[in-house]
Amino acid sequence: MQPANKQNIIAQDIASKIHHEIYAPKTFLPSEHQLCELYGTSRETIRKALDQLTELGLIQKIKGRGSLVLDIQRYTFPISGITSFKELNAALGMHACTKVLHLKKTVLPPQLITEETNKKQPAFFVERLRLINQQPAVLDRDYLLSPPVSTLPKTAAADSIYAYLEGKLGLQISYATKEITVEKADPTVAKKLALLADGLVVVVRSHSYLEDTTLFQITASFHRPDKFKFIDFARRKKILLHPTTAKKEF
Amino acid sequence: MQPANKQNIIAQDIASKIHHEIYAPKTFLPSEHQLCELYGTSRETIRKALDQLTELGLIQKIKGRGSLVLDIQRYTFPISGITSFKELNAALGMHACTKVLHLKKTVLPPQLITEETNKKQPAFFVERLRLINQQPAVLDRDYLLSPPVSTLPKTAAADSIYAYLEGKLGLQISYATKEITVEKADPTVAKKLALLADGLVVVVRSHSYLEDTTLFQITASFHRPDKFKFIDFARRKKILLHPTTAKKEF
DNA sequence: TCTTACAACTTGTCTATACATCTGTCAAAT
DNA sequence: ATTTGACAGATGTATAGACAAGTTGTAAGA
Repeated sequence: MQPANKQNIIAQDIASKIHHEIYAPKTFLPSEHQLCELYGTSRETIRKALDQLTELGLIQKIKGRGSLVLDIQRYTFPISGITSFKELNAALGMHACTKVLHLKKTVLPPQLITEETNKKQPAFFVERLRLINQQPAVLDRDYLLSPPVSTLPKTAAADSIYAYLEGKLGLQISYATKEITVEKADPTVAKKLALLADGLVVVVRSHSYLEDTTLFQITASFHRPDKFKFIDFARRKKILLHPTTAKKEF
Repeated sequence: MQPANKQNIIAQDIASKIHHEIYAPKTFLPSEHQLCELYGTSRETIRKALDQLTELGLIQKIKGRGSLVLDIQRYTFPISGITSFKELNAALGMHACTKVLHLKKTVLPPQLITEETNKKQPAFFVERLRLINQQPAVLDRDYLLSPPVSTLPKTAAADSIYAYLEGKLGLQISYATKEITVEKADPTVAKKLALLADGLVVVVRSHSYLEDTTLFQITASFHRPDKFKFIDFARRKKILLHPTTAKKEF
């Protein structure tokens, strides 16, 4: 799935050791020089591996001292900048299941047509209901653009669409934009999520792209407010994008 | 504020040129070799600058072709992994103001005491109401831990606390964890935000840390649901943190 | 005409080295 | 007892070079 170069292998290995508390929170990793000898690589390669862990929030580098293992795994672990169910984190191993309500080949509806899609863009439409402890928690409505998504069997939709796209179709998923809002639930959505009429629902809209910047997925995810939780780890960015703008904190 | 090393200057410069469409969306940046000559640096330095832009979502690197300028600035620009007002983006230059409701030195309330704080942790408590077009939009309740925050004048609270901490006190803000949920509004919150009784409110709780991993701020931010919007750009992470866990998409 | 092979260019990865800067320690000087 | 300074060890930054691997256009070949 991911290129098996040295820096990734090292990052994966250290991440795993942090996860298993071989490197415990609030302790320092071996120094970069020691890691060089440990893995038999140059210092830059070690540093690129550590950069990945820093970005993920697993460690914090402190100049002159070392790389400190952070104690925020409970926050950052199951996710990585994604929306998830409230219980999905705590409830690893809980009874969660996915019910595929619809799956058909169609074209993108007019309101989703933009300059980055064709006029009559073919797509697979998938509607899925996520249940946790038999309770409806999330309703996903996905359009998977075709091309690049050539086929989409129902079994893949019930399991993990991403695993299918990456594993079977060999697509390389790269990045996504997400937008979270709270809106009044549409009656069809309210019914499927067992919400009160006129109830509020959390909506996560996202566009997902491949490595060659091809748009391949447009999703709206409707979450029951009481089941919704979004966890994020953010580093303060150095680049000022709007120097003239009143800076928002973080 | 940020170290003025070559890679940051170059990243800042290219980001600025992208912003002003000197490098337009859907076009390629000059090649790394050309950028080397342009800035008179080595290729690794250029690459580290480009890595920053990649992480921010300004460009996408494509092997064998070049660095493509992405067309998602409208999404990613005013933010960078932060929560913001719904209008704050569109409403740059709109009439937004901050009213400081409270500012006092106190100790951290019991429910916020954790193993990473002292038992009787002194802190500044600040309560601020953010108004947009004279409408209450967000209520912020901040505890700024003292130490490391030695002083906090009211003028700083009305302006930007972060600018004060970084500029005047010389603190180096590094990272934060955030958690977004939707909850029933407490009566005191509902009143200040002019919500319906028993209405829902979006709550963003965050812990913010300095570069030496000192916790310095605990915040709860209450957003009117109809004014709330969170925008995010996320890259697919390579590191598998829970290999045994059902992978969540992204 | 079509296909293949290659050259030129791109980014990706890794190495080795050098020097700057910060932290902590410890010994010497005050 | 306190301060100062030297030093070792840590991360931060920059450089130069080498080779791998992907993309594109072109020229040679069938």
